[in-house]
Amino acid sequence: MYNEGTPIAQGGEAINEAHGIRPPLPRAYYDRPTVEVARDLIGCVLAHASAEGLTAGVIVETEAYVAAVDPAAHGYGGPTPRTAVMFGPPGHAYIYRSYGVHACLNAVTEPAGLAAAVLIRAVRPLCGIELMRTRRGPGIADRDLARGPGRLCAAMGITLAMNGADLTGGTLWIAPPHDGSATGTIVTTPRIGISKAVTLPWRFVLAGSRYISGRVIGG
DNA sequence: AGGGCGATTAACT
DNA sequence: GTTAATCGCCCTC
Repeated sequence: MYNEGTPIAQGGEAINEAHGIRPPLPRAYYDRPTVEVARDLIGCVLAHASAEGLTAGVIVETEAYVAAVDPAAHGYGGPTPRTAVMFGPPGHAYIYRSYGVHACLNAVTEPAGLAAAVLIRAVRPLCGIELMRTRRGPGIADRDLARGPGRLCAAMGITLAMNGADLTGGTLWIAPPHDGSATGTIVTTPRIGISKAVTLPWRFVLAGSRYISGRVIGG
């Protein structure tokens, strides 16, 4: 049931079904400086076991947001009901509605009391590709299924109702890279789609990946 | 390939 | 009333 579609093999990688996905990263992983976590999450595997089936993908694009020093971050200027999860303990999902339309997923970082998180902006589909296509639309190319934070949540069935979910033990989790080896070169760029702190180099992408939002970088 | 624009909701000024 | 951590569609080059 979980083996829907053929996993995409790229660069010799091929992972099959849920068996290839490892247990969640521990809470201590997220209890670190946010920029460090954002960089380290490139190559890790985001997975969601829903009632409809399993979907998973390799994280290829992230951004760091640290409210204490970052006017572009939600939570800058103090907590609000929307951003409460960002001020909570690390290792939880902060999910917000973007432009009144899309859901976007963050992994909360740093100790409770500090509002910080990593926006997961894109994954390379790995498992449940046909389920992703069912959710996104029949004509969508594999490359476009989860390329962008809103598309990613749509493809993986991640909704606002899951805001606050524990990423270290549940149906939504992030696992270490499959083979533990280096995933490739990581490129640093300014963040996308913001109007404040526009030059801060806190976006991380996998060089050469065609599964990131925007143009392919390096490779 | 790349730019312009409407959609649609809630937080915030 | 305005803005927003976006996306898909339509247009022109």
